[in-house]
Amino acid sequence: MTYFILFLFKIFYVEDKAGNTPVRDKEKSKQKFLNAVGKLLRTKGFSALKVNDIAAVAGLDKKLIYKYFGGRDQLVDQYLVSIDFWSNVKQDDAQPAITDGGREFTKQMVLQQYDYVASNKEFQKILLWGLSEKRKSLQNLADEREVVGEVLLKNITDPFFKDKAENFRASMAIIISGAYYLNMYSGASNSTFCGIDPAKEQGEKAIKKAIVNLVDMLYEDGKKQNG
Amino acid sequence: MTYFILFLFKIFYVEDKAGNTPVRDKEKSKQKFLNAVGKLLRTKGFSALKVNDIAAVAGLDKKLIYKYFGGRDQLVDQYLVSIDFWSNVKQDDAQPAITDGGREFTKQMVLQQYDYVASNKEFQKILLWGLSEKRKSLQNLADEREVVGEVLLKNITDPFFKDKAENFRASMAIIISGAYYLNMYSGASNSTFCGIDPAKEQGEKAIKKAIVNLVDMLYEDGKKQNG
DNA sequence: AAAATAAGTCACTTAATAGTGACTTATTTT
DNA sequence: AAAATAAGTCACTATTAAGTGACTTATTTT
Repeated sequence: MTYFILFLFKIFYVEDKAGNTPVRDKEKSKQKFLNAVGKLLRTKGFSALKVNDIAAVAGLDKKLIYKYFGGRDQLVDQYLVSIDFWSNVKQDDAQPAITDGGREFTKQMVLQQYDYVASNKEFQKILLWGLSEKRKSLQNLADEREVVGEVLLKNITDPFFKDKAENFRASMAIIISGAYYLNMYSGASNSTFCGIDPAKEQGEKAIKKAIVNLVDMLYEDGKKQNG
Repeated sequence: MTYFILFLFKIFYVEDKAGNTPVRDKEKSKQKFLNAVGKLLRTKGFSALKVNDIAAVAGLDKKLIYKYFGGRDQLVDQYLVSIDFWSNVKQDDAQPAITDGGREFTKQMVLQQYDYVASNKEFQKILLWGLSEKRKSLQNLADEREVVGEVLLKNITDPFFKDKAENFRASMAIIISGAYYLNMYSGASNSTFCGIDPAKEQGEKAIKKAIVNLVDMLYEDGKKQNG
């Protein structure tokens, strides 16, 4: 019996060598831990990021978390800096010149944001995490989002809305954060919100239509400034 | 020495009896536990609601939590059913007849909501809790909020907005949930949102102005339906 | 005022999670 | 292929929190 088992083991070993894939690879293991954090976050939320569970999902010993990252917190931080949420943002380099004060661009951007949040459980959980815990790396992510938005606001919409610029910004803050909230809400609750169910096709459609409509109204209102 | 201590004890005891305030009172103790839950929730959030800590804040032994409520979860549930968030809503019985499709009433209501959330840490934490955890009693609170809102929507704004009623509801969902999010955000993050800082006087003012403006625009838009 | 009951405490057990020292095994270097 | 190094495992300790049995003390009932 013992011999039989030993024999099998030998075969696996040889196959591994043949495939030139080392079984032990620090970098790959580190990545496994980072992936495990992402998976747990998506499925169970940030409060489920326990050392034991992360190690179990990664399929490795938790000792390695301390060896490679220094501890759970540093692993989690590294995970947070590793994600790039703006990879999805269409970098349409051949953008048409903006002549409408960013009206179409803004609408597109907000709708894109909405779809992104709606389809990305990980992002929802990170937003929630950011509301729940003060952590440097979460703050950094929030700041990053601000920087990206600021480009659009400062260069395109502020000049268009002139002395109504602050009002436009505040309105966009409400609309975007509303989109955030409703998406988190749809995952967490079975209730409607003002009778709208963001988890259902119809609710989502209504919300997206309302977003476009609100932005349009803001621009109509802003036109009066520009004549 | 021993006699001296005994003597003091006697005095305290007599005073207690004189004041007719029994030291041991089940109902008062239960209330102490419920208050402790509220206090911990406000200051540390729902994840801090540990049996040991609740007992420590209440100044009583944790055993009583099991004796009186059955356990932490039942205590927490009882706490959640005990709170009445709509106590603050002005029950203006002498309301003027609504002739504007609820325009002024809606604006007032949303602003009032905003102030309430802004000033009520407990409510913020419960909203966050509702986004984080599926718990029957939290769902009930969400449902309760829906019921209250439905009265206004169904009886006043739906008839006014007619076939744009769903759009109005979705818009209100965005505006109110945006107000929720921005208030939670201001407590959790040091970042601005679209350059607006909801934690600062100026930011709050801008948000409230934007809310009023958005509602006004929606009603202007709705007027076209009514002629 | 003695007995019964109920409130409240304390010290303990159990369970879960974090963290680590000593070891084994794979890979690389010589 | 032997030695050195680095990856990975395991069994253990420490810590924290939940939960409970046996007790003490206050209050009520008789």
